[in-house]
Amino acid sequence: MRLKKLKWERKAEERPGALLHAALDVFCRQGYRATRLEVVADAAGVSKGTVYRYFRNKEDLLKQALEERVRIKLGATEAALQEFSGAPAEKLRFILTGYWTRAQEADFMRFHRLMFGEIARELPLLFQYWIQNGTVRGWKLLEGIIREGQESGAFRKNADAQGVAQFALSGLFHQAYLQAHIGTKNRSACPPDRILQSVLDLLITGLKPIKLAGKKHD
Amino acid sequence: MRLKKLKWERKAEERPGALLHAALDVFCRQGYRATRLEVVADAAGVSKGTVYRYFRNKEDLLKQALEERVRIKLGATEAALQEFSGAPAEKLRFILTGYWTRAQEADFMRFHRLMFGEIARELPLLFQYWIQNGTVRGWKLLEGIIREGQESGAFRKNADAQGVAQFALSGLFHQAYLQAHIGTKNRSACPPDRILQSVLDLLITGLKPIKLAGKKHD
Amino acid sequence: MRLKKLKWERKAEERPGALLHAALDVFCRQGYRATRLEVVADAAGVSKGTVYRYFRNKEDLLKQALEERVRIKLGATEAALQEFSGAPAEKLRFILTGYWTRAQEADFMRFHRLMFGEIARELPLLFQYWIQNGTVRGWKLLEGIIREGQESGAFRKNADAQGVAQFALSGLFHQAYLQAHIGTKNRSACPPDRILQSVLDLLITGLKPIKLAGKKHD
Amino acid sequence: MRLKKLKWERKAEERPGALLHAALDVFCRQGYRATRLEVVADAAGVSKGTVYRYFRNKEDLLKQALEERVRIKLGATEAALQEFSGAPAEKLRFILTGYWTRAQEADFMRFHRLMFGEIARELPLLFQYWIQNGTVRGWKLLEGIIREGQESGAFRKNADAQGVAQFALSGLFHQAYLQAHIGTKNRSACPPDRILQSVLDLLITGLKPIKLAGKKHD
DNA sequence: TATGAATGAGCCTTCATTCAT
DNA sequence: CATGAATGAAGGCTCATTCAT
Repeated sequence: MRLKKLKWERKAEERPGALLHAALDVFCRQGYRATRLEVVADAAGVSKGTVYRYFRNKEDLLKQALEERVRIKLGATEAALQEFSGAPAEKLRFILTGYWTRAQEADFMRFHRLMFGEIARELPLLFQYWIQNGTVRGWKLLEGIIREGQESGAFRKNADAQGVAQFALSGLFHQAYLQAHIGTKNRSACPPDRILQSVLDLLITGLKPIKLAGKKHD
Repeated sequence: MRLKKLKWERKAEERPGALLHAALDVFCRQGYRATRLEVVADAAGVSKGTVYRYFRNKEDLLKQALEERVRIKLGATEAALQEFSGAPAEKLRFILTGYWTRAQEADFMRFHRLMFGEIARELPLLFQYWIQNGTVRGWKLLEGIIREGQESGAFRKNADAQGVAQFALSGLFHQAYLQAHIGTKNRSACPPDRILQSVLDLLITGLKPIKLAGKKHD
Repeated sequence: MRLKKLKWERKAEERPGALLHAALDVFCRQGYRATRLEVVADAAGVSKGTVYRYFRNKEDLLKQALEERVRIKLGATEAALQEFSGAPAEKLRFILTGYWTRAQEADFMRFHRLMFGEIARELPLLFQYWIQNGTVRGWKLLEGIIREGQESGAFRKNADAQGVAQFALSGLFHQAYLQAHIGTKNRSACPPDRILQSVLDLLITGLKPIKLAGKKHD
Repeated sequence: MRLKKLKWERKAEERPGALLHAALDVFCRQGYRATRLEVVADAAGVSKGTVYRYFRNKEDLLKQALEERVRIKLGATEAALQEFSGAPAEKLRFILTGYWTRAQEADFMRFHRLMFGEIARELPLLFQYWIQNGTVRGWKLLEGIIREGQESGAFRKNADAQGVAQFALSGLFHQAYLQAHIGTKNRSACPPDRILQSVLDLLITGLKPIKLAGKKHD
């Protein structure tokens, strides 16, 4: 009936990837349940039926899209740290600034809304997989930096590196999430820049070794 | 005419609160979209049709249920602080411990999962309203305590009270949220107790006035 | 969109029965798989969704329709015999004539085409249930008549009552089935009347006790 | 033009018989409607698209597969009888035993299930053609044997050879069909061996010339 | 006013068929 | 000619919403 496309193109190689990207994008924007598979197909430039050549069903499409994203982001996160070397405090500053910047991108927000909103409830196992391979890895990274600092004497040793790392990243994440929803120009909330500064200030200050009059150090 | 108006104005009171409570409860547990209206009706002890006597549609039911909750909880946050007086650091410890405890209750988690998951997308205006009257109020509270501490000299003055407050509460909230999803016994994550301790440690240490050589402080 | 029926009638009591009948009728005519549920609904004067108020799904609808039919026919078959009493040969003639008559009705044919065509393959358990409670009961009835005759001496005792009964009814059934498909006026096939006569002739003659010259009897 | 015609005429030969055989085989096993064309293609060792080079569509494939089978089996029925000569009663016994044996083979059952189940509805004309060239031929064969017997005085002359033949073969066929579905070990049904014995007994006894007092026979 | 039977739009999924390669 | 990627119509089922009772 529709004349939209009388001819199709044979691009088997590109299809799965295109679908994966289209799917995650549309899911992020409209929500998983609310998204009709036809819209995903449209976004990928194929027809409804084609989706089923590459994916068992809607859930499988989501699952694979997520797995691919995790796979891609995984390396990126680890690589992020490698490209920097400096004093622990500087590393801290570098990594948190990077995270904060990314966390404020629209794409990032949409993705997390999808995850915390629907996936956490609809596909709890997939959600946990993502937490373990995404979130927790981020925690470990930061934890490592803090530990390094503790070993080198840059940070005080009695701080709980793991607890602090989790807390810091969660705080930044959730602030970004809220800023995205209530709007950055919102009068009653602290502007983004100051959030990051506060976190850095708090961490760097709070982790500084306590120097007592000449004798004790720790 | 008058009768009509009266009716309209009193509608809110006549409207079975049972429905509002049942709705919010079921929505929290099963998700907004995933909840069939019949289940809400059942939970409230009425029939499906009755829901439509009091609410325009499913969305209206959700909206009013949330508005009612916001209305009720409004004062609660402020009251929380009144019940305590002590040193700023103690106040900090008290309020954060209280928040952490509440944040780990199943009830609290379910409600926030609903809010961040579905309401943020389905009813963004309502979501913002809730953030302003719930979350932001919490921030202000904590901010106030820090400011107090800064004024009394218990905390260093160059800390950003607002930024720190927002960050701290967000960090706690999101940690609670994640703990709820990945399970407390998860090996790779920091156990709840240590999270709270880390936050308190970090804040209290990080806000401690910096003691310079000899006497000056700030 | 359609103006077909702006108002509906509330006939909860009649619905299941009406749907059951409509369903079996349409299934018989068009086949189970080929029948869209909407057509059944139309035939019953309701809408698609209503079917699902009374039946879990399409299979459940078929299952219940069949069970009802079995229930109804069950008594009818047994009652058929009660209304007659006479010599075994007459009973035989009576019951087989009745069966042959019924077997030639369009309704009967369609139903069996459904059963042997689709149900036997798609829902084998249901099919067996029907065979046991429909077909096999018919066999038992005829078997009983033959046994009676054997006991009264009207039929020879060394005939296999069960085998003969099954064979006779199957022969009649399948002849009716084929006549329905190839048409009664078909030149190359024996006309219906003569089929029945042949069967009666063969049975009555073939079951007659063999009277030998005075001595042996059996 | 000539080329075209040649092509057309030779089409049948060029057409991969593998597809026809595979098609009929899979249709018999899984049913016509339930069979995906891809499965047929797989079974024939070709790809889905190839099917459409030789057959207009699924129905055409079925039709041609059946026509080929009918063509092949056509002579087989007649040949069956040639291989035996003996007394009419023995001929009867021989041919019915042979039929009964074949009728119980899985292959035979599957094919007839397809015919009576789906073809009778989907392709009624083809079904009739098959009945005429398969079933009815079998009837004629048996009818001929009975007539022979009647002429030789081995069977009584007032029996309806045609009616008896049709009835007998239908009875055997349908019993085999049912046995296949309800299982041979079914307690409530007569075992296969006894079915055949009953039929032979009934026919031979029922067709025996009636010996009247002394000499006359008819 | 309460009830719950009835409606029908909407969406996932299948698969016969087409057609670029 | 063969292949198999792509298409899209079709149908089962759900559930928010309506409305006769």
